[in-house]
Amino acid sequence: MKRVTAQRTAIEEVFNQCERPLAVEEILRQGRESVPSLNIATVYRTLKVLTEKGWLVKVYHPSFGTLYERSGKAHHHHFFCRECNRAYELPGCTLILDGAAPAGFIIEDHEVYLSGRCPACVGAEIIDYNAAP
Amino acid sequence: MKRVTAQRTAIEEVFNQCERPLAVEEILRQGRESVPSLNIATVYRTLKVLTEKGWLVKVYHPSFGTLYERSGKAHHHHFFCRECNRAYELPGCTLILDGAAPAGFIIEDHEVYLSGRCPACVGAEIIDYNAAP
DNA sequence: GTCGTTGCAAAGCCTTTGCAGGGAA
DNA sequence: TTCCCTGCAAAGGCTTTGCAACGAC
Repeated sequence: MKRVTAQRTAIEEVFNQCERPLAVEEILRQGRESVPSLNIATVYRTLKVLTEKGWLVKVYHPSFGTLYERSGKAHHHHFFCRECNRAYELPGCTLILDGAAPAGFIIEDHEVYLSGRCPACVGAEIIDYNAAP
Repeated sequence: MKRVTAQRTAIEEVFNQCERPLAVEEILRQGRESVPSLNIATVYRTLKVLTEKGWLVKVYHPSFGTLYERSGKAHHHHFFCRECNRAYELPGCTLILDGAAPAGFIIEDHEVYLSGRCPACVGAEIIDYNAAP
């Protein structure tokens, strides 16, 4: 990554405009709004470079695969909505590392994934009570 | 799953003889010790059926993909060793759900993944100090 | 004899890679 | 002009699927 190109600028811009972790498909779709010719291979290549550079970090969604988000944020975990499949960033961490693993295990890192329903989907559900079937 | 076949018995036996979450490749390899003709497609089909039946549950390893383990165990999480790449089952749960997500989010499930080094690898490391390069 | 199950091969995702043309510096 | 970057297509891993033969009951 030594040259500034429209493609790379577009991909970085996608992340600057969206806080939540994004799937490759979303990055491609949104990036094409700036650069219609944007190719999936370029997206993968750029994501790889940005991840190696430390500008992005990977987030593994249990069933939707690999997502990417900006790095440099405070320690946090993620919430996956079962209804809209969106990933949210959760502030803070309520995991107690002390005693999380038996003696002898050296804990170097951890990840917490919560799943359920997000505020938007819980709200939509109530409105839908009188919606057409 | 209505008929008892040597293949299915072999796959179930693999899980009965191993506590830790297993990768598809491991299941195939160990299953072939009983049924040499065992095919990868049969393994995938059987794992799917056993998972739908609730006899197995999937565990997602951040970088090694999907693993499978027996269900019906007490609530627990997993530890992945960075050195031997093995997955371990951790007893208990030290995550505090209260306050784990902001108001409005409904938490229905959660997963915790710890990573680092397992006792076996930490021990091996010490012994290796005098090993040949 | 039925019809669920298996092995094999082909196909489907997702991701990576080889290559020649194109564009930033 | 240089040579890094891009698009395209092919290929690689993992998983699923179509199909004919097989075998549990």
